[in-house]
Amino acid sequence: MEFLEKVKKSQIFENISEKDIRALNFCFKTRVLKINKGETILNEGDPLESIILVLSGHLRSVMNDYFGNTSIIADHYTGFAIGVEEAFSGLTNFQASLIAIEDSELLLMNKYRVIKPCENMCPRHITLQNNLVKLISQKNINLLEKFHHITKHTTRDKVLSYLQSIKKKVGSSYFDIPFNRQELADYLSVERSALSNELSKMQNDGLIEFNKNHFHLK
Amino acid sequence: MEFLEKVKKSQIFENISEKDIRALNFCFKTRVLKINKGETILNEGDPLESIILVLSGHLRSVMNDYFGNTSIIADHYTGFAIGVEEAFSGLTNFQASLIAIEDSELLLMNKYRVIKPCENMCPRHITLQNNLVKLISQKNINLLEKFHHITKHTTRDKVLSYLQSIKKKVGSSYFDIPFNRQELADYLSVERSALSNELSKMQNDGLIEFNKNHFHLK
DNA sequence: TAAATTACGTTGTTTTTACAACAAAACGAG
DNA sequence: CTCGTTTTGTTGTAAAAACAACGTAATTTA
Repeated sequence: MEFLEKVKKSQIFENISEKDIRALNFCFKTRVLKINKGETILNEGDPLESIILVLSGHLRSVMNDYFGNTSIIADHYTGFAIGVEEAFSGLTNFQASLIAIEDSELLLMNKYRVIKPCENMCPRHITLQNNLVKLISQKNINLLEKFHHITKHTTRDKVLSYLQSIKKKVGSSYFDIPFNRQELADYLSVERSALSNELSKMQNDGLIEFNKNHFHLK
Repeated sequence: MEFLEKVKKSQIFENISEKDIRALNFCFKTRVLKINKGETILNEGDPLESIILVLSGHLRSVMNDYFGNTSIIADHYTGFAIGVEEAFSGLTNFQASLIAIEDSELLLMNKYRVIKPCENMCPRHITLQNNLVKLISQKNINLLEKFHHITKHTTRDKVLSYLQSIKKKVGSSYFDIPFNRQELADYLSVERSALSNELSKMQNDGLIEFNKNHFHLK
């Protein structure tokens, strides 16, 4: 189990001993999957029998409309879990498309084993359950934060809302954002050139300064 | 405890005996709060020490921007719980404003008692934890569904995406929607008159028929 | 029932966005 | 370094949305 170290560091196995993790891994029938950058792991509406733990790399949930517009829903980095909400709410199909932004290693767990723990509620299962609640809660908060941005009616307001949230998170007026232009446009559900245009106007108006992914919000 | 019947029917106390509910209610230091239609229970950013269970009535989470535009995030009906994600993710402030759409009765529970159950993990706490995971998961799925609608780039696409989801849920081309025009506009993050206008165009184009809240999606 | 209020559709104007097309800059692979 | 590819900014035009204003219908309340 070379991946055990990675599993130990993940949020959902926090406070669970190595011995118990081994036991749970057996119980959950886990298996490791390696995927390459650019690959699609799931398409919108695909059935999902597993809960996916990101051992390394970078995945992304996106939604596409029939004109090819992409919307970035969330990014999943090392230690994050995917498909937990679907598993617990009884939804059999994944709501978005799941793609690999970087080469990644995934740990797949049988979702039925995770949501229906063994009869004798052992402490490790309880701890896991606890970790899962926290994880889903966090995901929920992240989604809510995104609502703050994309419910705004103009591109400028969306951008300002987004940049202000990063500024607050980082604690400085100077920061890098984790998206390139196209990705930021997809995250805020606007058109790329319109976004570039608006960013330039905002710079002319003295609201911001930027260079590539580095921003200064005044 | 006249409200016990209502508590018993709520999702988060599912599969918990009346006796255990009484015990939990004591443990959680619950109290009942009655509020009138139109009242604001929480403003965006307010600290929230409680988990709120809707015993009766109808609440709504909204976000407002500085120009007074309102965005409807989610509706909370009888049996639903509010503030669970914030409690479990350690967020001390509520992300949205919480308003009463109808006269409502709320059960307030001390959030620390809920998230940090007594040392000896009694079965009722475990069941509650289980119910909470399901609840948050469901909320999460609901938010994701809303993303399908509001990430679309035009009002028409937003409306179609929304109506199709209702149609699918109801299982019929004829259905009522739970919003008036202003509310639908706020839910989809568009302007009311622009929405009315687009609905008329869609009717002229033969895509839909509607009368007040009753729609026929062809 | 009358009066007031709210909800809805409509229209015209202004602002904003999407879309397409292109040029410059940055980046990467050979 | 060079060539090809990707990213970004820019511009013009067409489409769409926001906004304001108003008339009418529906609903509420006195």
